[in-house]
Amino acid sequence: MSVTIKDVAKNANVSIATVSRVLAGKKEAYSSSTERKVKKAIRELGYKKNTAAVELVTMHSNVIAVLVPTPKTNFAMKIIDSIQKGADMKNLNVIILFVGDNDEKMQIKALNNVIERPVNGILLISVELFGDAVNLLKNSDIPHVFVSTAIDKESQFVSSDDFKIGYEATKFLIEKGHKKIGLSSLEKNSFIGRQRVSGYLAALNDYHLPHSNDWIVEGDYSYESGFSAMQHYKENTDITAVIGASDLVAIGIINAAKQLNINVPNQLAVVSIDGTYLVDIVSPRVTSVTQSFFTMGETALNMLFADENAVSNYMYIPFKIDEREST
Amino acid sequence: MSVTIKDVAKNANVSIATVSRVLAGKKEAYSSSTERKVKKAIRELGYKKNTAAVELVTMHSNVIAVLVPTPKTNFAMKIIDSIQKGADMKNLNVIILFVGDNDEKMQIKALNNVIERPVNGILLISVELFGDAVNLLKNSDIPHVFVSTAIDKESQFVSSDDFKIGYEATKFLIEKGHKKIGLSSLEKNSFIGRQRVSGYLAALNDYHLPHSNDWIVEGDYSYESGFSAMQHYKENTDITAVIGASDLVAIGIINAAKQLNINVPNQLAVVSIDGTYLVDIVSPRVTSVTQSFFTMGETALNMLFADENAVSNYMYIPFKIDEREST
DNA sequence: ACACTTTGCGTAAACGTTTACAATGCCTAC
DNA sequence: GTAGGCATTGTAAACGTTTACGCAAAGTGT
Repeated sequence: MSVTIKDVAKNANVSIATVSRVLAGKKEAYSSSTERKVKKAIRELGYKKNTAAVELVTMHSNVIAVLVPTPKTNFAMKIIDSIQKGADMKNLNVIILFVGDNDEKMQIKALNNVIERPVNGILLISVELFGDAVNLLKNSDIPHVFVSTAIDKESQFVSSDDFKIGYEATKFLIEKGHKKIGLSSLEKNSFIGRQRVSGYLAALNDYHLPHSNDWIVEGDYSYESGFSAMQHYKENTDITAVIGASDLVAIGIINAAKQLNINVPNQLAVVSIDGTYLVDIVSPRVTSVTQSFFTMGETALNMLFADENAVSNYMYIPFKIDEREST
Repeated sequence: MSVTIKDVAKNANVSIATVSRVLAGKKEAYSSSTERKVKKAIRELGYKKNTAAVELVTMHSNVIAVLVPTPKTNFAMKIIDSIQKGADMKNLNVIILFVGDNDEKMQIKALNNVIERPVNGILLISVELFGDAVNLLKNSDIPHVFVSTAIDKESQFVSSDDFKIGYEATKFLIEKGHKKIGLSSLEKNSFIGRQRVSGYLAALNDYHLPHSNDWIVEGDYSYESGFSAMQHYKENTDITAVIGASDLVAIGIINAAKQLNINVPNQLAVVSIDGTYLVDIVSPRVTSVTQSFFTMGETALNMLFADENAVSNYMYIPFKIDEREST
């Protein structure tokens, strides 16, 4: 079988306790000559720690798990990037799991996989948990924070203030002179979707502008749903501006507009929400509500390890509006 | 502390062995009345398996690890997607780890993290391992296969035939009438980079066309490196076509060309390698050598569990050329 | 020379499972 | 009535670590 601490101990002529101490680097507990012997044995035998055994006895690991809906969520990568960097500094290992989108069974499977081992914490990026999955997580007493999403204000989360995003994006367009503004391809029943719609409506209201149900279209943040939303707008409305719920949605709208001979930005102004690198590689480059995904990841990681009582449950990360060529 | 199998046993009035058997679903080994008792106790106590203990005693887990260079590698997501789907069917859990790019220390750290637990297999997507990291992996006797990359033909890998990609992309452009063709932003010293360059040169040679060192530019598959490659071409060459080593590179070239008032495809034809969704959302839409990333992931997973002796070490996945607006 | 402290190391228990083996009771066949 | 078989359950060892505890040797201060 594989090399264990016992083999090392025998080879170095010390006890397993000593080997363990050298491994753990408890410097005050062994002499430098034993250290040499042990390290030599470790090298010669090619010894590898058995993490399962370690975790069993210590009841603790230095792993944090990051759950992401699907590999397609492109902004999530930016968040993961910052989590990874932060974790490296804290000497934590990060593992990422994709939980299927909209599938309670898959969510539960992924959650169980994570809960059944002693992970240090769980970060859920943009995943909306369903019924039983929520309870599973809540009852696990593993610290967890939601990132760029939330189920309610009781659980810990960090995200942008999506009400404000809806509001500011709308306000931005209103102040450019638009009066009929679409809001495209968000999930109306999700926490985030509701917030954004509220913000959007609040802005219209503050400026005494009417609104229409036809202006808000449901969707799933995808390129395709943006593309087809544009068809809907063309046929059913006379909006002059539209907010895409994600970069891809906005790009889908723009490309559909092109196909319909609608000029962006002259006949239709488009603002996207997210501001990933995509907005800069398409043409026209897309004006965006740019979220600080990097900060979001950092903050989430800190929140995970913060004293539970010291911090508030949730945290909003500032965003900004970057004007580009689509408005 | 947390609920263990002992608590369940006590609560259900059976031995821990019985609980374990019910948990494992060894149907022939217990009566349905005990099953009921045990399951009830499990539910009431909210018992969760301790994976560390299980893995310790069984010396085996149903986890496969996927290593990816950085969260930025956008085609990797497609591969991961298929791996995930395949793994779900096989009832395996997938964990993803990002190993830093070009950093031996990080690679070793990530590898150790994985090797030290009983993972079933390791898939390395597009990661080029450095010196010690290679040995670490080879000595671990954990089955592993490289995906969309390789270190040599001795280790198992699945990828496109990058020589052929270089050859076919070049041939495609030659047959469209181009004689001076650039190859942009690949890492000349990587396995893949060398293969593509060879294929490219072979095609030029087969058609009795000259080549120039100025036509091949080193880079890192990024948008930026494509962008700056274009400046180089404009200043130092008179090429009429260029192959971008990735979609982002090609898009960078196209956008830089736009800025330099070079019309694509009329003055410069551009072909990208990869063919992810990006080629369809920019304009002009990019002609691409489209790799079958989905198949690649599937195949890699199968190879991981195939009988070691039955299959050849490596496997090439077919690709195709999709002509779009950039040529 | 003595008592006390420090340094370095070993012994053994514990972590939560799985599983080989043994034990029990019951059933069937003679 | 006895032997053998089967179904169901329990006992205990094992997996590879960490760490509390204890002990010996060496050092220190008087």
